Amino acid sequence: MPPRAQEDPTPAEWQVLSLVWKAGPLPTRQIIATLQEQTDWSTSTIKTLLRRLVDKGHLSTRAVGNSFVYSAKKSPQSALRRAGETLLGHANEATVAPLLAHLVKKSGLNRDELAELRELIDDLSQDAADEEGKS
Amino acid sequence: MPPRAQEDPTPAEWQVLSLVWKAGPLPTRQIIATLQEQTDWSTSTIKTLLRRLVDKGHLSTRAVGNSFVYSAKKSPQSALRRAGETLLGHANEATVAPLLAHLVKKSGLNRDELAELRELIDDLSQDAADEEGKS
DNA sequence: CCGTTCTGTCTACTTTTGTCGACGGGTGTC
DNA sequence: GACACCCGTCGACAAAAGTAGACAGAACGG
Repeated sequence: MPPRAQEDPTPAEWQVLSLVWKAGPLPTRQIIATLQEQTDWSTSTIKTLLRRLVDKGHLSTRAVGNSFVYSAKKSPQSALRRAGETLLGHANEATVAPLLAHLVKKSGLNRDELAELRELIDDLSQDAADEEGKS
Repeated sequence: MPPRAQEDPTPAEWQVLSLVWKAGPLPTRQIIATLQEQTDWSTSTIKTLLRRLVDKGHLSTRAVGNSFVYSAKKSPQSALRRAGETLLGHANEATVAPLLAHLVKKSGLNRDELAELRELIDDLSQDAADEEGKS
């Protein structure tokens, strides 16, 4: 399976990545401990995933004592955006809107975040109106 | 790689699936023709993808003449939602909002759709206010 | 010092996914 | 009827992803 934009993390890798994003730079020991609470992966498996993430450039390591501390190399945003765009790419005119609605509902944004999002939408509506009025 | 919630389509499969969603029930011949305009997959490859999608329950077939007509078995919505939820799952408090904003921006919704989304957000804001006010 | 423990590296094995070519049965056409 | 075409099914094979055991050296407790 040749082309798999090798920068995209695989499902299992996402899980590791998310943890590092969420909990900041972490030593191997801790990553393993935390992940083993959520999954039933063996120690080896996690180490392999970690190694592959480093290989793919998602994580970077810093030696501390006899072990490594992993930190995200790229911003979570960029990876999430990429993945998000891929998702949008799968939708079409008829399905985009419902999809967005679903995501917003499920996202659990708080009041402030919702307000901000609404502002964004207002701006976009304005643009859309200009666009559509023009043509 | 044992457990891959076998219902989730793989990248290559998504492409086939999207086509069927977009263009409604289609005969093999057409699917192949269309996909070969977008990719450089061989006929065999596409047939295999089609077969696997049927196996996984994403598409259903109906024999028409000496060939098959494929149609989506599940609504595009459900597959998109699943994928969307997976994506949300990768984000966290700090990254969800920016992600959503990005998606809305990229989604290219038109005026009406934006208006509808805005209404949804207003509703949610109301709920959030209740929630937060209560506790 | 010496065995125990922890850590990272290697190697390896199984499923999936990505891609196809080879076949075998219909159909249509001179 | 003989031959060229479509079509679907099989079988295959390489690369990627998932999962994990084995091993070597550093660090640690006694």
